[in-house]
Amino acid sequence: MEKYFNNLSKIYSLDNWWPAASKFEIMVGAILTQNTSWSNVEKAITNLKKAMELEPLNILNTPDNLLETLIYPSGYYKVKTRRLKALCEMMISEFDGSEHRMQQLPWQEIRTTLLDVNGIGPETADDILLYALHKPVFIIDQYTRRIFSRLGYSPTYDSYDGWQELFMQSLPNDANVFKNCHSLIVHHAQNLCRKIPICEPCPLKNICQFPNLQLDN
DNA sequence: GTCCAGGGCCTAC
DNA sequence: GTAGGCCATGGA
Repeated sequence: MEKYFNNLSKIYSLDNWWPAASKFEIMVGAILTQNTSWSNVEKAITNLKKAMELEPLNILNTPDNLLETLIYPSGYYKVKTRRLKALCEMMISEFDGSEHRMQQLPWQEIRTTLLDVNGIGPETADDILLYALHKPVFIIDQYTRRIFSRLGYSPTYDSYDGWQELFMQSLPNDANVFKNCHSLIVHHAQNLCRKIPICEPCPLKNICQFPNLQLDN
């Protein structure tokens, strides 16, 4: 597994893969990017930052219809308005609106609190834990499952938690490693396997055993 | 016109 | 417990 990532890192240089000015901006992005391309999310975040300083209380104080207009480009704007406000309510009630206070707790505890928020599932919670709070948690997305099941990996349980356990037991317990590996997977899946369905020669050679990897289901 | 993206919830069986 | 429908814009 580590060799796979080493090879990926020789191909791609990832500089600031999740760009954001603050921890809270990453949390907002994690919700907005649900099943949505990042280019659309960027438009929504730009709108939000023009309209307000990005803080939980400011989002909560924004009328729903205005918030919907601001995040409109990211799609699902009604559900995401609800989800953003649910996140902000939790931030304020549990952590007094302070990401710093949130970060003090063990990640397992934060994860439970995040999963309690309507609209935050395991992937979004782990996005927040890893990228916003720098906690050593590996993010499992569809790309990861597809690529690694084709590479012959299979977790004990074919579930989010099963895949997560596999990666967290196989890689060094280090948030920077997890960030790099996750972003390399997504970058590879998007830029190479998707845009060039048949990559010849496959830049991963023997490591990536699927030179014609396509992101079919 | 079709496909799908840096998911998750709800409902029905 | 799980399969299927639903939420929605924008780029390829």
